[in-house]
Amino acid sequence: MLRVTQGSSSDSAEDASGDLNTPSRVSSLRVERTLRLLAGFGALRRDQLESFLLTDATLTSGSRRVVTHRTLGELRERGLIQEVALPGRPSRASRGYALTEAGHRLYAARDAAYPRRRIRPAPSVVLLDHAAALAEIAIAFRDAALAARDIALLWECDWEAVARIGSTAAIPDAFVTLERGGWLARAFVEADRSTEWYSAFGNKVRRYVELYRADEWRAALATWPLVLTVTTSDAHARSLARVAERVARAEGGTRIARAFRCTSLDE
DNA sequence: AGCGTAGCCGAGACGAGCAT
DNA sequence: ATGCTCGTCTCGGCTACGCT
Repeated sequence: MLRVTQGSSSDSAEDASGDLNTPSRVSSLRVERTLRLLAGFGALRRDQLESFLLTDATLTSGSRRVVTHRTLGELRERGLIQEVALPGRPSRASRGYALTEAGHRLYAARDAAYPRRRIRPAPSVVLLDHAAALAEIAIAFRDAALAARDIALLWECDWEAVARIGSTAAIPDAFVTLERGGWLARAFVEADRSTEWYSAFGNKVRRYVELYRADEWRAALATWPLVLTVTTSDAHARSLARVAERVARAEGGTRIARAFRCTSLDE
């Protein structure tokens, strides 16, 4: 989904092919990447998409905007994406983009692991808000890895994470792998918009404990990853941390309780 | 409430670079 | 020479915001 390799700032190259290889006035690679990003995150704002697509491009801000817009226009012309209104701020900046049903189907045709439940005409408001938040977290990880220069980052979306751990006991929003000089860190990532009841968050913690106990993850992961919940404020992060600690300790013991970490994007 | 200003967005025009 | 792709510049429309 998103990759930063050590010593470089470019994302992994992906071959453009199939239906997206028809002649167009924009790079088919960017069209392909946009389709994949929208499939992975569910929806993105234009500025987020621009950040993903043009990580290392030495373009002026105006050119980046135009290039991104052309890519979106290309996909819109083909009926693969739709404009959606992101909840919260009633302004032009709150516009987002998501796949249409045709876009979902095209992507599903080239990624066998893509969940069929994702194929729907329009995303829900809750999904859109959550998608934008998750993209912010991914961009923060990406920027931190680029700034460090010696950190390799691999960001996998939810269905990629499920495929990796071989269980649906808990479905993380994303799975992130960080590598620096032989040191490896992995984490399940959960995006929290401070709209979730603590009881619902507690249930989520229980599902992770259940996943931990089921042992299926051991085939793919030598050690249990962190479970990192990223929320909107430090105060809410502290509250969630208390809930996670209490629930995980009660249901799974001290060892698993230590794996739960909560933070905010401000940190 | 009405007005002016700043900033953002989408779109079109244009030119540079490249392949044929 | 021609056509194509891509980056830059610019303009009109729109919204947010501050001031009166």
